[in-house]
Order: sequence, then structure tokens, then C-alpha cells
Amino acid sequence: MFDLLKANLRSKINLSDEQFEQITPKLKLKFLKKKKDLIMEGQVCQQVAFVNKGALRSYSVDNKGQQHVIQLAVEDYWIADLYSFLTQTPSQLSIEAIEDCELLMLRYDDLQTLYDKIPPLERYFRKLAERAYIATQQRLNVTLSTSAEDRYKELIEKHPSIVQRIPLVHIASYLGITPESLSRVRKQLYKS
Amino acid sequence: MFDLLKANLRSKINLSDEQFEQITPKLKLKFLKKKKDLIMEGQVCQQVAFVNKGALRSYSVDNKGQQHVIQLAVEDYWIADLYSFLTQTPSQLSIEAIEDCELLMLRYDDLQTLYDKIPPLERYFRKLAERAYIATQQRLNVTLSTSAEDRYKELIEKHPSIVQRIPLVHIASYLGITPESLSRVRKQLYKS
DNA sequence: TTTTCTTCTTAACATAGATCAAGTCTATTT
DNA sequence: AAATAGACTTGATCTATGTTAAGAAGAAAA
Repeated sequence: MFDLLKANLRSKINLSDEQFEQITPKLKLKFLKKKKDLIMEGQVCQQVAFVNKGALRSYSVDNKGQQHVIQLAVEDYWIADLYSFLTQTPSQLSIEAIEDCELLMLRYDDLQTLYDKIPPLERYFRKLAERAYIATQQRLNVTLSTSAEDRYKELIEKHPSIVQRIPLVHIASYLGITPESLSRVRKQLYKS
Repeated sequence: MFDLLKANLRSKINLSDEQFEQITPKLKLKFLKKKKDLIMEGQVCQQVAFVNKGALRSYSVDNKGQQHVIQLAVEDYWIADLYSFLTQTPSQLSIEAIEDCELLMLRYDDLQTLYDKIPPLERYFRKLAERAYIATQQRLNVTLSTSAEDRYKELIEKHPSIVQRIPLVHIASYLGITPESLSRVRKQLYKS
């Protein structure tokens, strides 16, 4: 049950078995059915979720009612509305299961306590935040500088499994284009 | 010389004078003239810079030779090519002074050592990375969901000083539009 | 099996913003 | 003072992507 997370932590920091055993009691296993919400806009995001199994998306809704996929998460990723989680203010995002999910939930207060008890854990989340920042900056850069077609190609290269698992609507939204456009892009790609 | 940084650190973490005095010897003051580069594409980013005075931009160059502003930094901000800095691989970004600058430079190795000596400093950079991640995610969200005009309006609201100080070309690039388009957006805004 | 969703595709038309090409107005250099 | 460069604007035209609308094919529900 904790194997995936343990391996993930240990790939980035030094963590003794005792330290890991201080963490596990704080982790709550949660099952979430496809289409169900993990959090909804307006709630305070109290927990971060580590994905043991399944796939989820976080998305915002703009003033025209359109959804925009902010993050896609599959096994071995964390997902949360970090803004809400860190500031403990109501969420502007919603998170929804795209497939049936098995999640490990970690509460805000517990995490703060663990930071003080286990310095390597704070290092882990520092690194995680840094990587997430870099990745988002690169995504922004790609969004500003390349065509829809190139963005799709890049996604295929970087995350081929996502392209296969996740419905086209959500991928299109993640790329910042309409499903219709993505469909045309695909058609174009098959030609050549 | 260290007042701005000290205040900044202390607004986010608890830090004793002794701890701060462990940090200062590692900070090197650097003056950078307008239009000069802090780092150029291809170099490894060895240091992060805290801006005491002035303004800088980091930017990428795409395969058509077009520049894209990734980050704008003024007083009280940090700037670096974080990807290069964290992975210690050659930079894909360049950083250039938009105005004459006074910077405090902190080396990668020194920072790693300081993390071990001063846990609050690691906390500071964890928080910094988290905020940067959130801000970039929101910027991406805005870029994907709103018109050039609305993005410009939002920038004026969030960072009015930047809009006044920084040349239009760079603001346009930061917003992901051409200078011509931004000029038209401005014209449109003055009308109403 | 029939009906109803989902997911994806296709086509015709509309538009925000890009591109290309000048031109103005200041500031800086010579 | 003249010349050059920098910062911004304006207009005409073009294009990638959005919008609207419809339909196909498979999956799920009834």
C-alpha cells in the first residue's frame, strides 16, 4: 500500500525506516470513483493526494463557464489545489477523478508537524515544488511560443501514457485548445 | 546592503541574527549595467540573484529566433534560470538587465551547505518555490483562458509598477503577444 | 435490443491576434 | 545640430484557432 510512495520518497531524499513509519500513520487511504470530485471550487483544500492508482484532473472554470485543465495526475504523482492548500483559503479549482482512483491523503496540519519532526521531508517537498515550478514554467513557455500541433507532439513525447489514457477533451483543454482543434491536429499528424 | 533581503527573509521565516550572519558572507554584491547579461544560454546557472535595485528579464529564444520573456524581476525578487540552477545543466534561458542593477549573488554549493546548517533557510526556499509554482500556474491559467486585453488589465492590477518601468516590447512578450497587439490593446483601453 | 451517453470527427464560417510595412516622436550619440 | 537608434503606433492583410452545428461509432444503460 505504501510501496510506491516509499520508493518515490527514497528516490529523492534519504529517509530511514523509522522516519517513514512516522509518516504512514498520517496517510489515509481513499478510494474515489470515476467522475467523482476530490475537491470542489469554494472548499478549502485540506489535503494533498498521492496517486497510488488511477488518474485525475484539476481544472478551473472561467467566467464564461469554460473549464480549463490545470493539472493531470496519474500514478506516482501528487495532486492538490496547492494555492488553497498552502494559504488555507477557498479553492478556485476543482479536482475530479478521470478513472477510479486509489489515493493516499495527507492533511495540511499533519504535514506541518511532520516538517518539524522530519527535515528530509521538508527537503522532499522543497524539491517537489521546485520541479513543479520548472515544469509549469516550461509548459507556459511552450504555450506562448509554439503552435497547437507542436504542443501536442511534445506532450506525446513527454507523456505518451497520458495521451493514451486520458480523453481528448481533457488533453485539448490541458493544451489550451478546443477538442475540435485537437481532432484536426491529430488528423493532420496521421497524414504525414 | 543586506537590509532588503533580511526583511524579506524575516517576513517568511524565523531567523536569528546569528543565522543571518552565517548567510551574509556567502552573498556577493554584483553591479550589472543595463543591457548586460547575467547569464547566457548554454552556461550553467551557478548562482541565484536577489535584486537589491534595478530590473531584469529572463527569456528563451525559440527555433524561429523569437524571444519570449519568462520572468520579470524588480527589487525584492529572486531571479535565476532555476532549471539550470537546480539540475546544474546548461541554461536554456538568458537573463538580461533592463535597468542598471545591484544584485546579491548566492552560489549553488553555498546554498546547499546553508540548507544543512540553517533549516529555516530551506523552509524559506520551499515556500518561495511553492509561491512561484502557484503564480506560474495562475499565469498559465490566465494565458489559456483570457484575451490579450484581459491579461494586460490583470498585469496592471497586480504589478502596476512593472507596467510603468518596463518597455512595452518586454511586457508584450511576457503576456505572450506582439508589441503591435499590445499597442492596440492600450489604444482600446484609453478610449473607454 | 433499443436507447442514451460518450468520445471523437468533420465542415463552414468567424475572429483575435500575427505579420508585414511604414511612420512618428524622443532620446542618445556623434 | 545632425544623425542614429530606441520605443511606440498605425494600417492592411493573413492565418491559426475558435465557434457553431451536425453526425458517426462505440460503450453503457435501460
